[in-house]
Amino acid sequence: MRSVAREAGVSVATVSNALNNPDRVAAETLTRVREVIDRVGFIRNNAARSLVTRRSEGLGLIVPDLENSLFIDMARGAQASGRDLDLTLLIANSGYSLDSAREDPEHPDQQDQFLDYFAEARVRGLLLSPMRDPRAGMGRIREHIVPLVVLNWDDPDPDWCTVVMDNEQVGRLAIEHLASTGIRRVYFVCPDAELQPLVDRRRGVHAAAETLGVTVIDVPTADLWSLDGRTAADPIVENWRPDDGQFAILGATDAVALGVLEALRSRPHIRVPTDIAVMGMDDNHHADHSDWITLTSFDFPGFQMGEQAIRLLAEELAAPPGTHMHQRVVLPVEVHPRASTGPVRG
Amino acid sequence: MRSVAREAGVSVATVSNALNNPDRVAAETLTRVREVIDRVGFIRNNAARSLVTRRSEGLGLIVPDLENSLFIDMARGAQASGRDLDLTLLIANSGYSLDSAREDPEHPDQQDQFLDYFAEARVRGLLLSPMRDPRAGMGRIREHIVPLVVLNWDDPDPDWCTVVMDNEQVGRLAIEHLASTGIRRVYFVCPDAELQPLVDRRRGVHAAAETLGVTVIDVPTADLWSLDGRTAADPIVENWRPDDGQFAILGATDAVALGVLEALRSRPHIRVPTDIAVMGMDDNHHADHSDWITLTSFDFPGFQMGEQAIRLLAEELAAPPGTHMHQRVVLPVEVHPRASTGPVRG
DNA sequence: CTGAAAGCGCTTACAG
DNA sequence: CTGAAAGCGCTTACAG
Repeated sequence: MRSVAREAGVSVATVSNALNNPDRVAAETLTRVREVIDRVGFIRNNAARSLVTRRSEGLGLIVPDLENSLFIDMARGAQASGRDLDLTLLIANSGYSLDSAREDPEHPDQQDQFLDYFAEARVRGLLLSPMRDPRAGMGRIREHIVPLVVLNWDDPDPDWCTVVMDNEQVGRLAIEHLASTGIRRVYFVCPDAELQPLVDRRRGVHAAAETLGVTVIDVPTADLWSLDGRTAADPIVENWRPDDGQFAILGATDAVALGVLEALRSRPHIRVPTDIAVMGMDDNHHADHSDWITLTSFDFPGFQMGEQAIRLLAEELAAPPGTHMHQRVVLPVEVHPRASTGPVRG
Repeated sequence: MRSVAREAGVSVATVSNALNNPDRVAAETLTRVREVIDRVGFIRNNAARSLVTRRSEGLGLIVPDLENSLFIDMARGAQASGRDLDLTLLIANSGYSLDSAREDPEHPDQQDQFLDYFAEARVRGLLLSPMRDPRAGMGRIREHIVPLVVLNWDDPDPDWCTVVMDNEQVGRLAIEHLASTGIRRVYFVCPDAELQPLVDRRRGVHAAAETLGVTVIDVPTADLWSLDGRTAADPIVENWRPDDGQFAILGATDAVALGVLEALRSRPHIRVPTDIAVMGMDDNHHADHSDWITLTSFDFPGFQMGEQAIRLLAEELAAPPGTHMHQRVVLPVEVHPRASTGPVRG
C-alpha cells in the first residue's frame, strides 16, 4: 500500500480512502490511485485491515459431516440467502462420527478446533450445526462469536438462536406411513447412541407405535452406516418364511436402511416391499445410490434451515446492542415415499 | 493479551512466548500465564498474529457446486489427508451454473470474489476447482496464493499443479458399456455448452461410437439439470413403437439422465432397460434420488482427487524455494452399472 | 480534499 | 529466563 501511495504520489491515507471511502477522494486522484492499484496488482492485507477495524468479512459455518446432504443443504440455503449480507461464507467440516467418538470421547470431531479458529479470526458471525453438546468448547469463545446461530441442536436454555427440525415428528411420521400401508410389525434398526436426533426419533417411533397399535422391535446397532444395517438385518431375514406376514425394517438413517436393502437383495425369494418393506429416516442424497430399489425416506428442510439461520443472524447483526431476543425456529419434515415401501411407477 | 500479562505479572512478550515457544519460558511462569489465560478466557487475535508472521493457518478450497457430490468428495479427501498439515481447511462454494453464466457472462459465479478473499486473507495455500478458465480472476492474486493446486480443470500451460480425471474416458466408457449390452443406437443428451468436462465427454462419446459402430444422435439441451433431460427425452419417446429395437438415452450428467427416467416413468408401456436403456455420466449422489429405477452412471475419483491435491500442495509447501516442479495427476474413472441399463439383483 | 500521526494486538530479535 | 522496543500494514480521527 505504501508503494501504491508512492507511485501515485499520494499518502497511504488517501489510498486507504480510495479503497474504503471513494467519495471522500477527488475524482482525478481516485482514478490515478485505482490505475496504480491495478497496474502493480495490489492486494490489501486483510489481517492489517481487520486488526484496526476489529472485524472481518468472514461468516463461519461448521457442519458435522459432508457426507450427509442435510448439511450440504444447510450450507446451500445459508449461501443463497446470505448473498446480500456482503460477507464471505466459510464452510468447515468438523467430521463427527460415532466411530471417532468411541475412539476418543474427548475429541470426537474437530468442532472445538474450528470454533477456536473462527473465534481467533473474529468472524462476523457463526452458524454451528453440532452433533454433541456444543457448550463444552464454547465457553471461552462465546463473547468473540456474536451472533451465533445453532442448527439442528436443541439446548434446553440457549443463549443463542436455534433452528431445528422436529426429529420426534420424523419418528412419528415413519410409523404412520408404514401403518398406512397396512404394516403392523416394525423392526427398528437404530444405533444405541445418545445422539440427540436419534433419541428424538426413537421417542417418536415408540409414541406413534403405541397410538396406532404397531409392534416395534428394537434392533440396536453399533453405528449408523450401511454395514450396520446389513449386520442388523441378516438375522431378521435369515429365517424368513412365506407365512410370516408383511412387516417392515425401519433404519434410523438412510445409510442403515440401504444396508438392510443389501441384505434383502441377496435373498431373491423375499419380495420388497410385498414381504418386507424398508424405510430410512433421513434425507441423505449422499448415501450411496441404492444399486437396486429406491428407498422410501424423508424430505428434510435443510435448505430452509440454512435460510432461516441466516435470517436470524442478520437480525441479530442489525439489532441495536442489547435489544436482540433469541429465537427458536422449528421446521417441518415430510415422508418421501419410494419403491421400498410401495409401488411408485406412474 | 496485555491484560493477561498484567494479571500474571509478566510482559506481553512473555505471554506470547508462553503461547508460541513454551520451552523458552520458566516452568512456573508458564503455569501462571496459562492459568490466567484460562481464567480470563483469552483468545488470541489472529489478525494481529498473521500481520506480523505474514502467514495464516488457513487453507482454502473453492468448489463450484455443493449439489454435486464429486466436489463434496474432493473436500472430504482434502480434509482427510490434510489433517496432519496443521492447517484449517476452509471450504467456499463459488456456485457456478450455466444459468448464471447466461444471465451474467462476466460473473457466472463467485469464484473471483473467493479468490480475492483468500488472497487478502493470505491463506497458506489454495485448492481451486473451477468450471471456467480461472486465469481471468487470478492475475493479481497469483503471487499471494502459493501454493495453488487446480482440480478438475486442464490448463494447456499451467504454472500450478493439476489434478484431473479423464473426461474423455468417461465418454468412451459410457459408449463401451452400452455397446456391451448390445445397444447400437444412442441418443446423447448433452448441454450445448463449452464447459471443459462436457467437451471432453462429447469427444470420447463420438470417438468410441466410431470405433464400435454405434450410432450417436446428439440432442442438445439448454442446461444440465433433470428438467432439461425430461424436455429432451419427451420427443424421443413420444412416438416409440414396440418394433423400434432397443436403444439408449445417455445423459451428459446424472441429473439429465434422471430427467430422462422421469419421462419414461410416465409411459408404462415402455420397459426400462429392455426397450430403452438410460445412463448418466457422473457420480452425483446428490442428484435427487430416483424415485423409480436406479441409474447406471460412474464412480468418479473425487476423494482421491482431494487427497492428491493435498499431497501436491504439501510437497510444494515443503520444497526449498525455487525447487518445486509442477505436476499433473490424472485419475481413472469407472462405470457403475445399475438397473437402468441391465438387471442387477443378486 | 489530503496527509501526518496514532494505534489496532500481536511477534521477534535483542539486550540484559 | 524475561522485558523494552520496533514494527507488521492497514484505518481513522483530526488538523490543515
